[in-house]
Amino acid sequence: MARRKVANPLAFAVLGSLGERPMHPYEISTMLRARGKDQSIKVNYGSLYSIVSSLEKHGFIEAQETVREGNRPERTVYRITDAGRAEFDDWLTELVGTPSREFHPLEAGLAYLPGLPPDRAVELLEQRLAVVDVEIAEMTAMHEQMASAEFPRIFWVESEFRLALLRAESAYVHRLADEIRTDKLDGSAFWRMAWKHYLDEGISPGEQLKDPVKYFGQEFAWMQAVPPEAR
Amino acid sequence: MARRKVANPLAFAVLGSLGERPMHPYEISTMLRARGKDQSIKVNYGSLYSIVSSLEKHGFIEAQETVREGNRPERTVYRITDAGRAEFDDWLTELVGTPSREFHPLEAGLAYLPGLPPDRAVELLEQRLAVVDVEIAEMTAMHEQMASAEFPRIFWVESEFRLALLRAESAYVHRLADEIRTDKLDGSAFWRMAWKHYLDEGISPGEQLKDPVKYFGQEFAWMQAVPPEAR
DNA sequence: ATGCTAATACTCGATCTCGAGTAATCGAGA
DNA sequence: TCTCGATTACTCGAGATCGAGTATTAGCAT
Repeated sequence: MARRKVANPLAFAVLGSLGERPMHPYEISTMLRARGKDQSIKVNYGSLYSIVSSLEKHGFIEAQETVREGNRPERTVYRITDAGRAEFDDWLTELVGTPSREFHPLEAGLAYLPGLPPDRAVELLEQRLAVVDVEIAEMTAMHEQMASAEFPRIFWVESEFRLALLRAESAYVHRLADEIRTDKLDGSAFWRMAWKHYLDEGISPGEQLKDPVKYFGQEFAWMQAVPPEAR
Repeated sequence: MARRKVANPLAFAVLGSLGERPMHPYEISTMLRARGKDQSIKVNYGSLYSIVSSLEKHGFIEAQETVREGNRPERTVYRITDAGRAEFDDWLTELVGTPSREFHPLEAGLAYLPGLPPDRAVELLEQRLAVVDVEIAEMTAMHEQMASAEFPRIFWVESEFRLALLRAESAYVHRLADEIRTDKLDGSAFWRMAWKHYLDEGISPGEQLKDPVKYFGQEFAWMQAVPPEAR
């Protein structure tokens, strides 16, 4: 079993919502949207009902009553239990106090960056920056608005944090794109050559790595010493 | 159907590995570890075999041969197909060129930060920093080592990127913890008071929000104007 | 009165995921 | 030569996941 009996982050948001007052599932989902929590927690409305019943099965919440309005489907109102409050508290403590290994998709992309021709890589990185930088500008503007409306910062620290990460992403990607473009990134000359040999003469990168001196020149003799597993 | 027929990032790494030469699944997994790709892509060895058969079903890879050594279980060696190369290329293009909405667990935690007493929040943030800052130091040291071994940077940009994100996290969390501790975070006085009322007199936060002037003083009269849904 | 769009409130099942479990072999030391 | 832990190589199924689909109703313009 996973460490948490119900591990989906949406379950955390459900517990947080029911901690305030009893609600039925759909009400939870609209409330999360109204408060913008769906910006910080992935809310998938198809998962909501299975998560609610899983929480109930594990005793974290319980059905309080079933109401029907007109011809609408029945709605079950749930309330949080003591075990549920404890679980929420423990979960919140963990989320804040313990870093967990995250895998950013760009990390995966960068790990295989030499799989793209250098110029194409620069193009794509700039394409990404166009989107990211617009988002940064929008978030910055929104923060200024909230600040001038005197909406206390404590209520939007999660958004500040996200902005900090986006800025770091932007700064790093800007620098990386520049360094590839100007050949200042160590290894990029070699990357450029390998792609040239491949495109002009059809020599696969694997082939070239077997004889670096022949394909890249004397200054790459050291490569023969690097175990292939490290590359 | 999902946009990608096989959506798990591990499938991306499998395609990348088989793009180099044919291999059997277990060999892929050891190779990914040897090259440290498991640091940038989440590799779950229980998923590996289902992902490989899914890739085969969709025509991205195909079985080349089945070999048996001694009494060991049979090993099927797979090779990538043209469709598989195209898929890998398309995927890599997407990972590098298109930002995708990520949900950092700390964002979820921060979204419910007022659910913790302020002093406890500071404690937890500092506990997180202790771990994060050690990791930053270790990564920095490792980068220095790789640089002095003249291992070209192009082969570890993914790690540089991760370090940039970690540094941003650390900087933001440092600042936030300081601001809560010194009451410089707008709203923290109010947060502190609400918890004091709750712990001393058992008045729930919901109750207090209904009459902010009574519980927090005249300067919080504006709160009555803020629709409860925004909080 | 009528038609239309948006919002409400869910259901379903095909696919995915992952950790625990298994079983064989290798290799270092006693 | 024997043991025992580490490594190799893989299997399995319970539970999670998610998007597409459905059916109803409210609100609003015509």
